[in-house]
Amino acid sequence: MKKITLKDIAKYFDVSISTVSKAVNDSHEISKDLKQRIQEYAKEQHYKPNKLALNLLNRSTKTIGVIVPNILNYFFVQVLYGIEKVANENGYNIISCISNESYEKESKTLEFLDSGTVDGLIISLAEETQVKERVEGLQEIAENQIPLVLFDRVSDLIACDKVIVDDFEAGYKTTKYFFNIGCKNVAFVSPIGKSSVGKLRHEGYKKALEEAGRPYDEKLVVNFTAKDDLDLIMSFLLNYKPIDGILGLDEITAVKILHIVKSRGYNVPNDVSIVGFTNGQLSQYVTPSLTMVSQHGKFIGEKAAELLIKRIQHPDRPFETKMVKTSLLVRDSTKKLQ
Amino acid sequence: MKKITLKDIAKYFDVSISTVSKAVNDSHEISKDLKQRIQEYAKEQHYKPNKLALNLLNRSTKTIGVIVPNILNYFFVQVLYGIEKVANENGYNIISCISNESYEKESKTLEFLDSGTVDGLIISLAEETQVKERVEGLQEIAENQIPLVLFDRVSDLIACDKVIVDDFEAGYKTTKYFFNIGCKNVAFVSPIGKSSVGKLRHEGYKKALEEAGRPYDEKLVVNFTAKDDLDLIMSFLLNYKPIDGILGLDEITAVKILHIVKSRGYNVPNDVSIVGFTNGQLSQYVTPSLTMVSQHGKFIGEKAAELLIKRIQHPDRPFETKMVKTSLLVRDSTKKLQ
DNA sequence: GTGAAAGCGCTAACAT
DNA sequence: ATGTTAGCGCTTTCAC
Repeated sequence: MKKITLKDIAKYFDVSISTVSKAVNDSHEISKDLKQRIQEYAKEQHYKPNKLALNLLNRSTKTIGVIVPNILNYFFVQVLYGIEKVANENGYNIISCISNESYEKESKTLEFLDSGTVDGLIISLAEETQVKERVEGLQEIAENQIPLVLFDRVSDLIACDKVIVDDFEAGYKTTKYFFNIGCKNVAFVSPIGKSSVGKLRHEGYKKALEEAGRPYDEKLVVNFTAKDDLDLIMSFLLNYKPIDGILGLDEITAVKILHIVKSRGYNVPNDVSIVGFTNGQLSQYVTPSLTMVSQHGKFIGEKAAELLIKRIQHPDRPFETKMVKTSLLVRDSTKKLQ
Repeated sequence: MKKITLKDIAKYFDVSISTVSKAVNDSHEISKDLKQRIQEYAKEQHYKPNKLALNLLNRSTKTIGVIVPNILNYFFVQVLYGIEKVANENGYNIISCISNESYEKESKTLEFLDSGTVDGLIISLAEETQVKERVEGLQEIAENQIPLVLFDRVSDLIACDKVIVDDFEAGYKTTKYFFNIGCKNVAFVSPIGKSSVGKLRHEGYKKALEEAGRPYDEKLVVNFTAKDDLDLIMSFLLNYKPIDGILGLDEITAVKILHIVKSRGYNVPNDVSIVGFTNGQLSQYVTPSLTMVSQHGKFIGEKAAELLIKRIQHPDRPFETKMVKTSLLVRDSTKKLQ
């Protein structure tokens, strides 16, 4: 049961550890015969070099750590796929962790990953971290320790490579789209009101209103959290004004909104048009299928991994920020363009 | 930028490494004054003990590795949560990896996790691994190396602790339920036909047919893979016989089936009743909401983590297999019981 | 062809 | 109160 080491093998053959090391690594320095016997025995005993020792020796683990806030959000799953793809292509493994939007969980994970376990880090900030701007830990890491790439939920206070979505434009264009299809009262419903991403989309929403010469009505802007009763909130919203457009800031929110709106007797899209964010699995299979803003998660993941690997190889490059544009996938939850 | 070590600090203060070690660990052996100066300097320089070195020393990493086949399946996400909960409660971190149903990916991940990186492993087999019965690697690991718990997709060939779902009973009871609500022709649609889980449910399905005195019609049993066109397959199925009940073996399959059946003009549940597996996010928000078999993923995860931790502490306990029962969550995609 | 020694970063037992 | 030594498992000079 106990793991076998070079030392054990050396004792068994009554040779030195370094001889065994060379033998298992198939060095030409060792005689064919001894080499073969050692290799056979090693296989028999299931010898595996201890990675910990090797990593310590190489001061590298060929592993990159990833922290995402929420694995139930399909966007992050897509990003993960993208990261993994590029990482594997470059001989890196990834270890993915979930912060669950919690600052504490994020810090603990960071503590774990930092200090030798990984060669680099790719992170999207937990909402709590963004809200409280508690980024000292990450600043330190970025400045003094290991290569770091931030994506999607980033912070200006941290100097590092970043991959971000053009969320301002996304909010702006989507709102404009509502107007184009004839909507008058467009609500903005956000489960991530306090994250950078939510704020930027909100700014875009405001700009579109302004440009269209429509008043900004803060009652049409709803921020809610997991604890809130979305049903109740939507009820207020729908009774407040004849809403005919709703923008939901993630996929599950859009799906829930659709469900609630339908169950209150509205027709989607004739009475109310709905657009969500993230082109995931749910949105295509609900009825009607949802029009969504795709952030190209996989692409973002690929870019983030590329940036990180470049940084690992050239620690002194200037920092880069990559901006990724969104696309609107028009389906059946929005009225047709005339 | 370079990481600072005890050695560096020792040099700076012109003391020995062990003195520094004791100082940063707040040992009483060190004089107040020196201790304080060292600690200050360490903080200033962002000293962090190298985990690799510590783990090597302790021959333990307080980390457990998890490999799941598919992160898009909500069941596995739930299991992950359960594992993480118990792991954290016991001072363990988890690192979760995805095999993507591929044997090769699973092996590579295993290779990485094995050999010192984790103290134990929790795995649900990739379908390819189950189909081909390529479990030698895992056998070795279980027998000679690190504690292993298998869940859901297990193999009889591997001697270790296991947590399994009573899939036979689930298939049996669910099929019986279809009969109870008056269905005559119940189809069985599986994206995991070759996994142990799919097979057991299928056995249960057969037993229910038998008990009800109905003939087994293999044309009503459909196995498909990601490459197949489910639309086409369902089309054949629906034209073949007046199907009035469909059992889909995972959540996304059930949702897709619902979508296809509806779009062909059938009423759900009046014409066709549908039941799926896994109580996830999608099934409640489609229309009509889907009746689902819950496997209690989180509970399974908790049990798996408990078993693993017990095994780590007592390597010589006899192996255990925990069987978890499913429950049927009746919603609107099935006809009501009379 | 084989082995001794040093070292990766750290701790702990044992001097001094 | 501080330092020395040994060792975790491994590789890599450098001797022999």
